[in-house]
Amino acid sequence: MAEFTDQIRQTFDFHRLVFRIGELSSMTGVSARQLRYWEKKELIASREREDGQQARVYTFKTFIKVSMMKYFLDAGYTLAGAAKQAQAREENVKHIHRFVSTGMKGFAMIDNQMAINLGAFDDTQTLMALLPDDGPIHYKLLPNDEAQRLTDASRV
DNA sequence: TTTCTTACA
DNA sequence: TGTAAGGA
Repeated sequence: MAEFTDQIRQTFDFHRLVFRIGELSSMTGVSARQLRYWEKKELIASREREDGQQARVYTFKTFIKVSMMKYFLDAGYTLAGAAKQAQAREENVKHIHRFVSTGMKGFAMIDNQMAINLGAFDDTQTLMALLPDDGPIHYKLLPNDEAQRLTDASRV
């Protein structure tokens, strides 16, 4: 169980994932020149030197933003316009993430099936979503203490 | 090899 | 924005 949870956590742990300018460039189709220019314009806050080197490092978050800006740029927006649009979407992503992370209390294995703890159903019961390898998702109510015991306390 | 800054096209 | 120069 802990193994599975670790896998999930790693999958969602983008914080440690960083890119160099050449990598980000080929990933997004935005030239290194543009990336440096955008940075100077403060459209992307991606100057993060972790080590003593003077090479830029970009976070996954920046990758997302650059990708969005590229999208809007291709759609005909000006650079400033694209940045604004990307910023707006980024806010949405924050809200969605908050919603999801609030709703998901953790993972569990029930009857040998992957399950997600969706939180309190009422004062005594917790709602669990059971996800079989194949077939439809179904739900199950467990006493709070049992749900608590089965759930690996990890957050995404 | 890759990235950095500066400067010119 | 692309590209060249000259270092790191």
